Amino acid sequence: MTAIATNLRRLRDRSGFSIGELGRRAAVAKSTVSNLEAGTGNPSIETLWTLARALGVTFAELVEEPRASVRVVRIDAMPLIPDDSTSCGVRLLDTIQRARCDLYVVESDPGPTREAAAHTPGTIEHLIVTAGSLRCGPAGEQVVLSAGDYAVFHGDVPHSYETLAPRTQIILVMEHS
Amino acid sequence: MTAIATNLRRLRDRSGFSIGELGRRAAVAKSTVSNLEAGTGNPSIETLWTLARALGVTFAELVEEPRASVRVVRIDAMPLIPDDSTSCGVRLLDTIQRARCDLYVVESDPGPTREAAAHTPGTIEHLIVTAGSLRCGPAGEQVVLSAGDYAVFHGDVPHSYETLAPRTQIILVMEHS
DNA sequence: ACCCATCGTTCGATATAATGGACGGATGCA
DNA sequence: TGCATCCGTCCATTATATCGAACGATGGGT
Repeated sequence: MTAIATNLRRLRDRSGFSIGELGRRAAVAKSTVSNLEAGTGNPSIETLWTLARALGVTFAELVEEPRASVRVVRIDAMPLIPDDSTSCGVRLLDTIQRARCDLYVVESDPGPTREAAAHTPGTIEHLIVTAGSLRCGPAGEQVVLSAGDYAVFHGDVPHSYETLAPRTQIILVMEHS
Repeated sequence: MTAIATNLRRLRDRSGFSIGELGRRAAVAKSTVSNLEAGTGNPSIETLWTLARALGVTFAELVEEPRASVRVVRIDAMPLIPDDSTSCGVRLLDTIQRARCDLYVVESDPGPTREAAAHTPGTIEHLIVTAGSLRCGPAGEQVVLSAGDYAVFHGDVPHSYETLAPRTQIILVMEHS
């Protein structure tokens, strides 16, 4: 809550608006803005939304803790994903425990499409193709990637990989919920 | 607003909680939860905050528009941030908000050693060399990496990078505290 | 069949966020 | 010096989000 107060003050200062002017542009009573900046109150999201729009920033930018500040990463105890079949040459580089990320490098050659079942809910897959070419993505939404391209999609639905070029190499960041 | 309704429903389904149980854990009336999932209402951030905590997710995860199921960033669409002094360019692929990780791809050619000052405490750098060769690491502990090698070290102390081969490419996962 | 628990929804009562105006203090201009 | 305009804060009123209870529906367990 104090984070919102800080952000609001900072963003308003940046925009050069006064409390009254911001309230006018956002169609919000300036007393409301005043209270918010004072850290008192419990605004509705609609109020915050209109303020964010008037400030020309996204909602997240208004409510999120500024990235630069030190913040504790919550470590929820969650089960680890069982390793996928390594039929196409998957190497586990490392596990970023705190971030619940696994780093893989995948090396494969053209072959049958690999259908992957849905992983545990909340899984997100980040793929960086460093060599070759690949068609991948959730069922019905596959995209073709070439060397250098990057893609991210939810891994908690059925998805597939199809290697299109020999000696294709992929860096896979598996993000677990 | 409907985004919040959708997110809430999805996250609650994922957690396996019923509306009543979620309300109980979050100390929120279940009628409130019911209304929110119906898309009616204009919740206060406190309500959303406690719901997010009860669901074990961040506030942003609850309120943000769900990203497209598959998102692609083409290599030529990513701005290359050049560093003329060391003939190396960096592209930001993506940011994993929840895990406080940034994904970069670094392309460089042999040149002067790049000395990096200590980053914010707790920063850890993961490097995957996908092409070329590189000497890197904290001061006094540099290692030489070739294509396919992986290294991880603390970024909150002075460290350096020295490209040893032309067209060296590195995937960099910058993990913040 | 019954009973009991839990589900999700609906509705009146209540707490409270948002409003609009009043207020004192700055600042600028004639 | 007086007047006007803006600033930010502080209330009373109003709008509404939240609560708690009651409701019908559903799925076991005896």
